[in-house]
Amino acid sequence: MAMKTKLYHKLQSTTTKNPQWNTLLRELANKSLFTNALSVYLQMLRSGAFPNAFTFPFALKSCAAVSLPTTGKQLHCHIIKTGCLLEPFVQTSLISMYCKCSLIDNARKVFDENPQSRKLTVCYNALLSGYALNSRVKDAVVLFCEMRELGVEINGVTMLGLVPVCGVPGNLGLGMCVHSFCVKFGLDMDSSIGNCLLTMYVKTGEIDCGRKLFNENPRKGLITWNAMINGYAQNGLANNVLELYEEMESKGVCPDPLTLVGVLSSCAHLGALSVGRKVERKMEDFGFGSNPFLNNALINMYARCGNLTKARDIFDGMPVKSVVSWTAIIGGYGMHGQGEVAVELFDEMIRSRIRPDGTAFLSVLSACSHAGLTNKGLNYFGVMERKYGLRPGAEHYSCMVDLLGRAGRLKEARELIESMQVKPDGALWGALLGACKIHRNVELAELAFERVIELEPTNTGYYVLFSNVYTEAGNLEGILRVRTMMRERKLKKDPGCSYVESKERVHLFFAGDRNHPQTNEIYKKLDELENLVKDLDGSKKNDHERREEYLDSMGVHSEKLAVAFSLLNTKKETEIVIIKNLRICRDCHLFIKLVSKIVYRQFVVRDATRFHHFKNGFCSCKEYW
DNA sequence: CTAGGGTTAG
Repeated sequence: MAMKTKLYHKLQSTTTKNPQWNTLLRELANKSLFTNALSVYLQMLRSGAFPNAFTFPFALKSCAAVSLPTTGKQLHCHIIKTGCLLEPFVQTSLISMYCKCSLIDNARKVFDENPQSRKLTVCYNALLSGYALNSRVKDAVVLFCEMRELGVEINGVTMLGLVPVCGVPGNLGLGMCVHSFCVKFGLDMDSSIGNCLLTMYVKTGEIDCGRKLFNENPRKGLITWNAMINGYAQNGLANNVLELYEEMESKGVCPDPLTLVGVLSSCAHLGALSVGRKVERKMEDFGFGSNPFLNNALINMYARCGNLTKARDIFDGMPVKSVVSWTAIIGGYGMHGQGEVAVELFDEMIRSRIRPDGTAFLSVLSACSHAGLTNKGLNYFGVMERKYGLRPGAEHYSCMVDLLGRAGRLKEARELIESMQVKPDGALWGALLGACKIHRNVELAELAFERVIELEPTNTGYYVLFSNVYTEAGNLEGILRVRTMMRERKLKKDPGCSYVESKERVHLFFAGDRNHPQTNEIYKKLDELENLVKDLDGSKKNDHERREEYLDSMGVHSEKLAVAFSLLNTKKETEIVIIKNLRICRDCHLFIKLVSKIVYRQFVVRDATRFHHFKNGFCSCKEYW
C-alpha cells in the first residue's frame, strides 16, 4: 500500500512537470539545437519525469537531425514502455527517424507491425520519403501503388516523397508518369512540388524539360532559382549557370549559399576567376563566409583556376574540414602536377581521422598518375578496398590504367582491366589508348581503340588519338583507315580551343584563329616566342623530336595564341584553359614550359575538355565576338 | 504543446 502511494505521488508530481520539459524540448528542437534537446530529454528522464506522446516527436526529430541511430533505438524502447507507440504522431516520427538514420528496415518494421499505419497518409509519407532518401526506387513505387489500392488519401507531401525517387538517370519514363499523377491530383501548381519536379528532370539529365518547368513557373522562389542553377551546374552547363545567375540578380532575387555553391562550381569549370572572385566578395557581404559548403566550393574554384595558394589559405582557415574539403585541395595539387604535396595531404587527412571515400581516393590516385608516383598510387589502390572496404568503380580503374600506362607498364594495365569486376567504360580504354600512344604500342592500341569506339562511337578525340599512333609508326594505310571510318560515320573533329580570361572577358582562340582584335600583335609575339624557344632547346634534340617540332611549327595551336595573348595583356600568372577532345598535346606542353622559363612567368594550364559548352558563347560580361 | 516535404560542395 505504501509503495502504491509513493508511485502515485511520483506520477502526480511528474505529470505536472511534463509540459515544462516538453516546452523546453520543443523550443530547442525548433531552434535546431538538437544536441541540447537530446540532453534535455536525458535530464528529464533522470529527474524522474515521464516522457509522453508530446515528448517523443521532438526527441525523435532531434535524433534524426543529428543522425544518432543508437539513441533512436533507445527512444524506440522508451516509446514501447510508455505505451505511446500507437499515437500517430509518435509512430510517424519514429518511422521518419529510422529513415533519416538510414535504418530503413527498422522503419518498415514499425510500419508493418502497426496495422493502423496503413490508414494514415502521414505514415506512408514518412516511409516514402525514407525510400527516396535511400534511393530505393522500386520500394517507393510499390508503396505508392499500395496507397492507391487501399484508397489512402494522397496529398502534396506524398508527391514530394515520390517525385525525387525518379530523379535518377534513366528513369525518365517513371518521372513523367509521376508528373502526370501530380497534374491529375491538381498538385503540380504547388510551388514545392514544382521545384521538386524541376529537380527531378534535371537529375535525369532532361535539362530542357527542367527549363520548361522553370519558365512556366509564374512564382519563382529562391528554391526554384537554386534548383535550376544547380541543375545546370550538375549537368556541366556552366555557361548557362552564369547566365541564369545574372538574370536572377537583375530580377533582384537575393542569392543564398546554395545559389553561390552552384555558381562557384561553374566558375571552377570555366576558369572564370573574376566571376569567382565576385562571388567570394558577395559571400562575405551576405555573411556566408563560414559556410562549409561554400568554402569547399571556393577551394575547388581557386584550385581549378590555378591559384593554389589562395585555395590552400581557405583550406587552412576552415575550422572543420570535411572529406570534401580535403578532396578539393588534394585534387587541386594533383591537377597542377604537385603529386607529392597531394600525397602528403592525403596521409595527413588519414592521420586526422577523416575517413576517405571513393572520391577522395580518386583525387589522390589521379594526383599520383599525373606526377608519375606509380608505386604510391598502386599502394593506395590496394589500401582502398583492403582497409576501407571501398569497391573501386570504373573511374578508379581508368585512373589506374592511366597510372600504369604512363609509366609504360602496359602489360600490367591490361591485366588489371582483365581482372576487374566492374564493366569497363570508355575512359578506361581511352586511358590505355593514350598510354599506347606515348609508348608506341600499335598492337595494343588497336585493341583499345576497338573497345573504346564500341562504347563511345562519336568521341572524335579517340579517332584522332588512334590515328596519331599510326602517324608515329609511319603507317599511312592505318591513318587512311581511321579517316575513312570517321567519314563514313559522318564524324567531324570538333575544333579544339583555348581561352584566357582577362579584364572580365573571355578571350577564345581556335587553331590558326585570326578573329581576335589584336590578331596582328598576337602573331608577332608568337613569332618571337617560337624563335626564342627554338634557340633555347634546339641543341639537345633527337631526330624524332625535331620532326615533331617541325610538324608542330606548321600549325598555330590555340594554346600558343593564348600564351601570346596573355603575355601581351596580363601582368601576373595566367591561366590558360584548354578545351580539346582529349588533352593538351605534348608539343604545346613543351612550348608553354619553355616560354615560361624564358619570360619568367608562370602559366597555369587547365584542361577543361569535359566541360566545353562554348557553343553558346559564354563570356563573363556577355560580349563575345 | 505533437507527425510527413522541395534547392547545396570534392
